[in-house]
Amino acid sequence: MAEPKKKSSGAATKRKILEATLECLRVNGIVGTSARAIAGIGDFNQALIFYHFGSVNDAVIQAVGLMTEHQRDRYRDRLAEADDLAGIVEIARDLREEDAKTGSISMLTQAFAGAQGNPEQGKQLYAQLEEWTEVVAEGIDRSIGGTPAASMVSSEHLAFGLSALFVGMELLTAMDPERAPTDELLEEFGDLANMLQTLLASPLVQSLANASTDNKADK
Amino acid sequence: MAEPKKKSSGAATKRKILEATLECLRVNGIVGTSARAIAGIGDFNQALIFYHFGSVNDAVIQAVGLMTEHQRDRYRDRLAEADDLAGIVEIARDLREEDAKTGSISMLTQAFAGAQGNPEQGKQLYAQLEEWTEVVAEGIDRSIGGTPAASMVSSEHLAFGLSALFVGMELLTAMDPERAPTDELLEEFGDLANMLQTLLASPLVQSLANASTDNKADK
DNA sequence: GTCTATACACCGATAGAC
DNA sequence: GTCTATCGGTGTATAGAC
Repeated sequence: MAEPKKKSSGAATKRKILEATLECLRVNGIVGTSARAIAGIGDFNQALIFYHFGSVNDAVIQAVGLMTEHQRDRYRDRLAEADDLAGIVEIARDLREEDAKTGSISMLTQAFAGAQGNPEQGKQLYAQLEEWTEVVAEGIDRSIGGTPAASMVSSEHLAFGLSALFVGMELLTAMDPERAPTDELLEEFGDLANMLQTLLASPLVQSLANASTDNKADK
Repeated sequence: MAEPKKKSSGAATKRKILEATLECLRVNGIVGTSARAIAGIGDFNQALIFYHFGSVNDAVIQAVGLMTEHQRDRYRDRLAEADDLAGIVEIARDLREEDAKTGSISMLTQAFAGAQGNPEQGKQLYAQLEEWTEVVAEGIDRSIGGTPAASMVSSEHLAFGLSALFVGMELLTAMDPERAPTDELLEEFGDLANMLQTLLASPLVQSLANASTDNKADK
């Protein structure tokens, strides 16, 4: 109850700007995301963006941070319940379904694309991504941690690959939602996950994993 | 030898424009790709873009078409030689290595990202992508066509997923080449591919695939 | 902290000379 | 087919009133 007397505490405005920025990213894409466009969506003055964030680019970075933070907390709980590959694929399908409505990953993808040719911005956005991949890596560890496959792939690397797959899928799906076979692919992944999980527990895999490790030790 | 007398046949200029457009996409990203920026790179007049292509967007679409066509022909031959999963992964690693130098996929990614909020452009670019996924699907068919896994996943869908993975990886890698574990992941994929290939030939997989098919027939 | 007004660069696109 | 010149519009960003 420190400063609620003014027209707006400032924090509320900042939030309004960030939400409008996300919406703009989702609807217009990065090329259509300008100070004027954002202000038009949120119905506030364009100059506020520069007052609160300094530049449009910085507003975008902060907006993405707000979103990833929120999503990370949400999916950390969900991932904690999954303890096999099929469980992870199911979460992936939920995430995809959610994105079809809210476009959370699409915003992310657009912000990422906008960082091309701007290493500084790229590094900052990549750091946001890592908060997310970290959570995914934990989930993967729980799923295949005990199996010999864990010795062949790093869960961090796999989480990176999974993120890349999702970012790529959303990018391609946004281009032509009718033709992109995103949902079909995820459904088939469910079947594959079930098969793989069974296989990973088999003695055959154990021996193959050992052979692979031996090969590396050789050279 | 029809019209070599004029300053330029027009076809040569068109090509020059398209190549400059690709270079601009690669270096500046889609947000930094404007008629003036392209003309600056190729050292020609900005108005030529509108004369030959009507708009910057259309020039981008044509440029991407030129690139995908070229790459499709190149990798069709390479893929024809691969007859197992490890072979495909090896090609994937070459493609990644090549992209680190030429940025061919990065251009594609940038063009794709620019189509957000523009369904017309999105459809046209997606069609370009399909020329490429088609070739990949053929390669996948040759690799796992005989195995029971082929009954669980469509090669077209897998090719789409593989494309998405690559597009996503390049997008993430461009943001922070130092931290993105792209090469490490692809290397581990090589080991996994070898293991999977062996597994796919095992009788255990055969029975699992049958079970999966039966499940679908049930409902 | 928010608004209006404005500076100035750059954008896509076109008209018309060559 | 290529160039110069230019239009109207939009971009980022800031100064100053409130």
